Amino acid sequence: MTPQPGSPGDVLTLISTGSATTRSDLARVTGLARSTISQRVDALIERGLVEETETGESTGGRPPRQLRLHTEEHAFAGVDLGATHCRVALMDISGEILAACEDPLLIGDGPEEVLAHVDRRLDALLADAGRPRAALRAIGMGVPGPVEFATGRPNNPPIMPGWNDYPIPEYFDGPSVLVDNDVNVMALGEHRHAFPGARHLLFVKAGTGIGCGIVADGKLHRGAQGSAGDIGHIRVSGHDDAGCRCGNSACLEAVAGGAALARRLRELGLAAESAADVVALVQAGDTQALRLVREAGRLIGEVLAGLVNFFNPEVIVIGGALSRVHDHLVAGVRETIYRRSLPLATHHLSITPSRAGVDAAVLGAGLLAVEHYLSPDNINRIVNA
Amino acid sequence: MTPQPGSPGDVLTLISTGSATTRSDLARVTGLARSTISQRVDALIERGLVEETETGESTGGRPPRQLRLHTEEHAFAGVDLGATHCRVALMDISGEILAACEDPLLIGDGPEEVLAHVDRRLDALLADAGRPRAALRAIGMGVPGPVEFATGRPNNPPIMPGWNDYPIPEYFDGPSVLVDNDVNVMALGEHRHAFPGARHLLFVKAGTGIGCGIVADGKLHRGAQGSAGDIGHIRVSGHDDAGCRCGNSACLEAVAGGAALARRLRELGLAAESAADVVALVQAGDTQALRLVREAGRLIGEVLAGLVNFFNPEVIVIGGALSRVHDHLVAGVRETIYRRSLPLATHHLSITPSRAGVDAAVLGAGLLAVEHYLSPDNINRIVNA
DNA sequence: GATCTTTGTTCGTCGATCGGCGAAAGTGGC
DNA sequence: GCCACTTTCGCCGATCGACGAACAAAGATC
Repeated sequence: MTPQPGSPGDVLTLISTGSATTRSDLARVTGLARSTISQRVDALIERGLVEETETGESTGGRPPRQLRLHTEEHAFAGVDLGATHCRVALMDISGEILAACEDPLLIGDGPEEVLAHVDRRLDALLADAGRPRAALRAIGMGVPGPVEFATGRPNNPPIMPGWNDYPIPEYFDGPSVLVDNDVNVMALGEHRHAFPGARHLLFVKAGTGIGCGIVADGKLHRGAQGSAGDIGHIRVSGHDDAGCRCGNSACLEAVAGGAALARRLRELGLAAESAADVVALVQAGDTQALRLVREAGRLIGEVLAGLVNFFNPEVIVIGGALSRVHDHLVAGVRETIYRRSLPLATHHLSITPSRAGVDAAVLGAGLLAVEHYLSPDNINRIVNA
Repeated sequence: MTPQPGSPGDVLTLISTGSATTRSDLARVTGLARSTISQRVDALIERGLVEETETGESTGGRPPRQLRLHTEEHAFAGVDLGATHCRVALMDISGEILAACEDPLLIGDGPEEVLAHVDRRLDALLADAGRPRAALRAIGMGVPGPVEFATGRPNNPPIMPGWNDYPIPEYFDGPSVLVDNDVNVMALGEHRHAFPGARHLLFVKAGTGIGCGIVADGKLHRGAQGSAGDIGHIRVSGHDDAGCRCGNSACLEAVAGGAALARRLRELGLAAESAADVVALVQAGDTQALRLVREAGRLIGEVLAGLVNFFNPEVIVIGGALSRVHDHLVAGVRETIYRRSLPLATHHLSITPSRAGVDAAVLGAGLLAVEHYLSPDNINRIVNA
């Protein structure tokens, strides 16, 4: 008896990851008897977790019946709360987005108001997708500040007044609610969507501020206090005159964040209030703005060069508002990383702009919910109930 | 049936970690029937993996028979290869060191000669401990350079001429051999010995060069190419004139490594060739040397401050040759980290000198071997054989 | 259309686990 | 000192679940 990979939850994991799509596949992969697999699959079908599709290709004998996740009956939500927007997506159990919406919304309005808005949007999206509220199994949410993941409570978030220690999961009645930092869920979304095979990945969000989500060994690394990835206040060389809101100087965010770039453009006499304005100027062909973005890429690259040596990831993804001009930003990042990091660490490293784009956060948040629901422990609990 | 934590390997894990020390404990923790537990334990005793000790304290009824790892019959080795030394320790299955030795040895003599030396020392230590060679189940080894852990082959190590791609495990016939970077095994040793409860730990080795071992979620993080933790070539501010052997300038190692400190002391007219000489000068009360060490601590702290924001560890351990003057080094490190890192990340962070000292590497290497042997998969294989 | 191959189900067998029972080995009250 | 009580632990019949052989299904091959 080897370490038995045979519980219903494990079987479902194999189906959901596509490692095995038929009963015989499952028998081969798990080493269990075909009859045992049939029994497990029957239980999963009975619970509405798996469905049979058309029979597949024959390989010389009876064609197998394909199995896949039963995508009706269940629904999951991914919520992306930003400082000034709220994006909500409804997805099925396979991670496919069924419907999504985005509205301007001030996080500073406080949890009651913001979560009520989310709740209304969830109802609307569920109606669009033709699923009852009861089908909603779990909600994943990314918020712009540090969170104690285990409890879903924001931990002294600087830009979320009124949210400190607010127990977000308790607001929703029924589904499991998982709350994490927005950069973490973006990293997860990008990993699952574009680089599912990568073991170690960094996702850098360059917007008003600068943050980083860490996927280590395929899982999110949140750190001891859930504050891992906060690279915006790492010191960069040669900018000791640049003061930062954190009280120190020469922080990455203070020289390469969207707010800092806008400020420097204003000093040059241009109209720029936010990261979006900087992007607009670059897209309009302004050479000053372009130069600043490229220089910001180099500065971000300087910090990342150190982190590449330290963490040795396989992939670095650049996302966030500034990445809309990613050609210039990523060029600066690449330039510095390849110059300053060790060859062994950069040899198989790819550095790319985000592929999931604006959906990265809702996708990652939703997948956090789906993966929680599909975890072997949870499935075994459901099947044995 | 919940995710069954019931295989013999799992039972042994509970015994070895001290989570359960009696049969009834095991039944309570695993949820298995007492009779099943007895059967598992009998199998483990029969294989010589577990032994019964004196009966324990009664809690009002029949006193339980204590169980623990059977420390005779098995032996494990931890090998610490440095540039100029070789330390070997023999330990039992509980991680207790039975015997140890250290000799000067040049790694540059090449694998055949060095490993032959290790082999002779192993025989001597086994004889000391009164155990037959056949009792040696596994060997862990730390080497001063990057290693492909899965195969045990050094990967272009700069200071190990003749070792590139040499398949170290094949040299030893019989026991499993696990080879890793020396800093990684030191991190593991320190974690298991002094901070077994910490989830995330960084071990910094400050010697001739500067490296870092990473324990993430209780396990070593090696990175995509096994080069994670190479912090010696991260850039520090304000030292652009300091050239480094890697071809860049302002590398941490080039300004705060033992070799760099020795060079700067020579420029001041003092006799210092190595990190050990720097330590000797500090211990002799030389104020110039002391000032340099403290400044080195600040520079290391600057790099670590960034890594604390990024990785958010619970513990940072400072080890290596320079840590013999750890009062001064650690003071510099603390000073900068608490100034430059985010409060949330430093609030529960402890920064301490190494507690395992010179044994950190052999301890970690040996534990790598023991933990490999005690892994549930391996134990199940042994019991079912 | 007969045979072969592969898939999936049914059902009897067998091994492993469970849990009750009783013996062992202590504690504590009287 | 004796007896009731508690807890540990081995034994053994009852039960549960996985296995695999036999069979049915469904298409490929000739």
